[in-house]
Amino acid sequence: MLKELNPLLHSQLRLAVMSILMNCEEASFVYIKEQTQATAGNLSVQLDKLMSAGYITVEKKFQGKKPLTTCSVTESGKLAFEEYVNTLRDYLDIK
Amino acid sequence: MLKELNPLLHSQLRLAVMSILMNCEEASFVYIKEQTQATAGNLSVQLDKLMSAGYITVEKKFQGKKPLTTCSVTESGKLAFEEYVNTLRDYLDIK
DNA sequence: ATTATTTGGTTTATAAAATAAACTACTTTA
DNA sequence: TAAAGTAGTTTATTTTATAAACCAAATAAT
Repeated sequence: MLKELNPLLHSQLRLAVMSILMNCEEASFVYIKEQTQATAGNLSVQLDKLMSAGYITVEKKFQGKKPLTTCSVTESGKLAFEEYVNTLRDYLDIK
Repeated sequence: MLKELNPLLHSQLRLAVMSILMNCEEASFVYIKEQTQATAGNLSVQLDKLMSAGYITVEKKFQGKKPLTTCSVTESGKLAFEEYVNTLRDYLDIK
């Protein structure tokens, strides 16, 4: 019997964001937007969801005069991502 | 840059169906329903989508007096699944 | 015998999610 | 000083997933 795939992570854009954040200490809004090819609006919404779930932290500062939004994954986010990956294996592994 | 995840496969239930069909020659509606814990309605809809995409074939017969719907994955479905798996690897692999 | 109930589904309506479009605020360039 | 660019957010729309309602036939119960 297949387990449920965490619906918060089973979304292309949110998964891409988490994937990026799992591989670096932090990443800016602009960088994530470039890497994922997402629109700013979509990214903004999905970052909010990840933040509300406690999977990432989002810090809003200013770099000189430009706003700078920086994201990083939390411990809980790391655990959730790893569990998601493990669950997915059961879906993907071909006997 | 992350590639797009085939949206037809990036759905929990459709992925579960494909996963099952990748590991057997064919499976019945009832069996898939049991394995996935899906409702009949939801399963019916998702099977239709996979069929319309040409990823599975759906055969409706009668077993004695009971209807028997049997599904199996097509070559094109296998290819799509494998490509989806490969794309996912880029999202999941942690450096 | 006829009235539930179960089986094996489909169709349709609703809820949830993803996405895009429109907007804000501020900055830089022409 | 007007136009265009940057870095986003909010809101509206579209798409998707899911559930509820339904159908037809068979079996079981009264």
